Amino acid sequence: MPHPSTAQVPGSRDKILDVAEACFARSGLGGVGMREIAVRVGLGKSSLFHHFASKDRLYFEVLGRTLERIARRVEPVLRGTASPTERLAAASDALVDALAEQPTSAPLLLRSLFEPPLRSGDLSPEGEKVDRLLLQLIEDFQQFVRDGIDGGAFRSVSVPDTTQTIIGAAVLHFASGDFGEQLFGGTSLFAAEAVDRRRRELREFFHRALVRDPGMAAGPVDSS
Amino acid sequence: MPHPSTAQVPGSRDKILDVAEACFARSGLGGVGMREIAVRVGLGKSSLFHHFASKDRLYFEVLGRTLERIARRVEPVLRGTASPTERLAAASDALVDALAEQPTSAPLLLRSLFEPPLRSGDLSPEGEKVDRLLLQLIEDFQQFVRDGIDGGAFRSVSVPDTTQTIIGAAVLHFASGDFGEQLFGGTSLFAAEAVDRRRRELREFFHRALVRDPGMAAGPVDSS
DNA sequence: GACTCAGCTGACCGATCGGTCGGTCGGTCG
DNA sequence: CGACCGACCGACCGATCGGTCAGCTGAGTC
Repeated sequence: MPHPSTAQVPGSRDKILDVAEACFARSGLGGVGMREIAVRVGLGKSSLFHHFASKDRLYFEVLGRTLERIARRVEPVLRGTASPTERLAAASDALVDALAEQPTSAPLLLRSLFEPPLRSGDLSPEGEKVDRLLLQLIEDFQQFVRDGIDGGAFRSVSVPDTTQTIIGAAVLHFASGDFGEQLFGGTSLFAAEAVDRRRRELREFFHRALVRDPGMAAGPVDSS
Repeated sequence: MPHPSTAQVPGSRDKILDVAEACFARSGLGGVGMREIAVRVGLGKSSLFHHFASKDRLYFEVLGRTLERIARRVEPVLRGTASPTERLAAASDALVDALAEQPTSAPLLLRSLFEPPLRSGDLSPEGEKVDRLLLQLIEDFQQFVRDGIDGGAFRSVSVPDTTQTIIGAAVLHFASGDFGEQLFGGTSLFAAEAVDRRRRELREFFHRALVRDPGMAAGPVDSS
């Protein structure tokens, strides 16, 4: 057992969250058992229930952490005061960076669309929080697109459709795992140069697709 | 061995496939049990194993059917002789139509990225077939993009990145289920006008993003 | 009649699931 | 010292999972 006096050791609770995040991202909520998580943490299965009331609560807490991490990057950009065209480039970069920073994020997010506890309106407190974070993020994104259209910077597109398109293009790539790596000839999607390329490609793609007069380049950028 | 004799009317086998397709699309491979499928078909669970050797084989056969349906629509367009710009619009339309025609297709496809039996290289004969169909479709798409670039019609984009982007944007929308409907104010993603809008939005989006001189509309081009 | 055989079934199996329970251990406080 | 406490554990529970098996049925064939 670790020394009691020293500064905080990893902390079992956090370690459980980390391990569970990796497991849920790899195999989904139903695809991994509490036993496996416990073994990987190095605890007995019962101990997990000492820290988290149920598997669902643990799952929601993992998902909430991830959403917060992404929102922390993207929200400030979306709500910034720069021009819509500049914000589009910056938001695209921020989204790519957020998803690339933690390879678990995209699979976790994409899978969450399909996990039963989020689809049926059950809602533990943690579930509420996840729902709230996600809706906030989506709403901010839609407002941003609306601003761009109203100000004349963007074409007159369907706001929800564009939201779906952009999120789909950004998230699916980093969630495609082995399939994606196969597409890119076996190199990791999360290698520095791969992320760089993805950032450039997506920024240009969205810029041309959305901006009414895409004459100049997709914009100066130095994020992260 | 093959069964040359029976091509019965309703056919239990086909009914099992239909029910299983709906179930797998809704809940994923692990999220639905053979018991539930059997009940919905109106048979005993054991009878499913009379028609399909295992759950995985049933799953792969469902997935194969879906992939064939999509390929039947999209492949001819990708391999057509029209100009890359025309083919881009037609392929986008074909993809949207294929995914909208059967609401189970997109969830099934997207989920398949995450299902264990496809990720680990196990491969029953049906699994092989699914793998082959998917790789063929992807390869044809990449070849189409490559053609467009080489011929000067498209910008000089990264081929795999663009593949990921387009597929992600098209598939995720129709796989987003309740979440997507919420985005669109509660109306079904598969209603006729919603599909029409999606088709227009996506065609225009891809056209502007990819075509080097997107001056004219994305619609069908008059053959001068 | 006798025999075949596809379609189907209920009873059953071992494994695994999420979750519970009673209890141990070490540290802290009065 | 004894009381209390959070962290942790092994054993166990009922339910459900995919899959097996012996056997029933009814139509087709000689």
